[in-house]
Amino acid sequence: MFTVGEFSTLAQVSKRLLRHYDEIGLLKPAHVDPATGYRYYNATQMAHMNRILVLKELGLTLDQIRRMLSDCVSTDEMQGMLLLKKIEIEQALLGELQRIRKIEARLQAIRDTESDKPLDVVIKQIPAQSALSVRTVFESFETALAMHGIMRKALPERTSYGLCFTICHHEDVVETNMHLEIGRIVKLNSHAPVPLSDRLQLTLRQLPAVETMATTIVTGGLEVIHTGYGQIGLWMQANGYRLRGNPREIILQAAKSTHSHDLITEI
Amino acid sequence: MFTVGEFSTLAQVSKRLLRHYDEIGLLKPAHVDPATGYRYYNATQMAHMNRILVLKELGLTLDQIRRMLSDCVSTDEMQGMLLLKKIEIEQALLGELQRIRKIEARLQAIRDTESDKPLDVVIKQIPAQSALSVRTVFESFETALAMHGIMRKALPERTSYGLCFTICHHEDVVETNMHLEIGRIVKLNSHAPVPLSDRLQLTLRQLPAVETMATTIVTGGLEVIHTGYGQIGLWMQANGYRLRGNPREIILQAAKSTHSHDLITEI
DNA sequence: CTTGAGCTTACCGTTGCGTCAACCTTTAGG
DNA sequence: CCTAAAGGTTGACGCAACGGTAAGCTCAAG
Repeated sequence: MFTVGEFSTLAQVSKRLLRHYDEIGLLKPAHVDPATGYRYYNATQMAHMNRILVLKELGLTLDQIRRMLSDCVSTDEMQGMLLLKKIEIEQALLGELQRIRKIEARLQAIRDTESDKPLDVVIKQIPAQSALSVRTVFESFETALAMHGIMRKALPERTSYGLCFTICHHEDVVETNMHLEIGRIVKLNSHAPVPLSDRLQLTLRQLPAVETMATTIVTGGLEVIHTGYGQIGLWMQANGYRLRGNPREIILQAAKSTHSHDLITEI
Repeated sequence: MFTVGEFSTLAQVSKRLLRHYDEIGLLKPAHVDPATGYRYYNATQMAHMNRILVLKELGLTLDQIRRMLSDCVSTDEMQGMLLLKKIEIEQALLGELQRIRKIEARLQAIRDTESDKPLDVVIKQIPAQSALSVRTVFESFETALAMHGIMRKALPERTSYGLCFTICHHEDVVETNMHLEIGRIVKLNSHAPVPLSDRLQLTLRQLPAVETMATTIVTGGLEVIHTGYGQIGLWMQANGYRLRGNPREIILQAAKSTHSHDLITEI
């Protein structure tokens, strides 16, 4: 019989760990003096301890180890658990590889954009949303921006009206004749059309959900929005994504003076 | 300005996370109503949040992220931290690879030793120890075992006398003419020689420390000890270790009837 | 008998939030 | 105007696997 100290030096583990394993029922001492509470271990516990240490090294949690040891699991179950664990570790491994690639991409981005901080691209899931929107062709960015102002005035200030957005429906990058959809997210499920001019009116429609949307935030006027697109393009290239669906711009903070606004660009 | 709920849906994070980041000072809301305690975020915080999310994906801890954002760290420092992180992840990755190999080895071991449970081999560091020992040549395992009994009788029962051990000094695997050292670990630094017979006596010596020792536990009589050696051999082969130094056997539980005892075998 | 080493219980800290619980505020609708 | 529902707030506990520390009890040697 060994005391905790002896056992811990023999097994090369801390006494604290032995007490912990006793507490959680993973390795209970062979005998506990009821008067003093002293723990005493015997030689067979040493073998038990070794098994625990080995399984721990394999990456199993203490809970899994306890189940493997307490229930007399068959070798088949044992193999199943180990195979499962192996797959789990392989997944984690792939994740680490991803992270390394991302770090390298970020380092490269820092080197590229020396003074400027790199834009942060994050992927999100966008649920389906209701929106009041109008879809037409614009001559320039400025007219599109003006349409935002018109729309904002046409709708009263209500909490049920959310953020304003722009969706690009044109295929190529163009500077004129842009096929855009401009609108505002609403929380309601029904809404009468809102006239904006003699030709145009906002109508309710469902924005489809997007399972994977790369987003970044651009701060500044119209002239810097394209840098956001550029960043997202680079990011997609670096991380192996492809374009699928229409880019969206959501205006988080409206322009104070027909200039300088922050927006999220989503693709 | 957005409330926590709005901000959380926009950023695709939980409200709890926002509160947490506020608590730890990682992302404080732009404004907190002093009367109600309500938090309000603005659009620039959204950019801040995105940066946090990106750095989190890179594997940085929240503490590291806070330091990166609060202190206006230079791009050089930033790069340094990222490089450090990358190395760290690479280390972890190697560890995972090791684990996968170990799991595979274990699976193989299970398949090999169908009914029997595989022996658990763990690596330990052994510190230098004092020991009373005698070194000589034995004809058989039985005579060596008898020597253990003689030694045990020659020494009084004291707590300063520790476990009994055997060190194999012969080079090859032999069944006779074994060059063994038999002794007992002691906690003292000085001890007079103890005569065992007219020819032999126990003398104090230092057992050198071993930085890497593969150990396993064998339960049973003399006839199964060699299986332990076999297991350790297989294990070394599977995990890429090489023999360096003399094998040691430490008797954790003495034989009750000149048979059936548990021992740790160390190499 | 004393003294020091060794043992005990018990509680806090770590990391990054998820999950209640109890209790206020705001907003929309009747 | 009132009320209910939705949304906000501050705690507090829990998770995994122990490390570290403090106050107090036991044991073995001199």
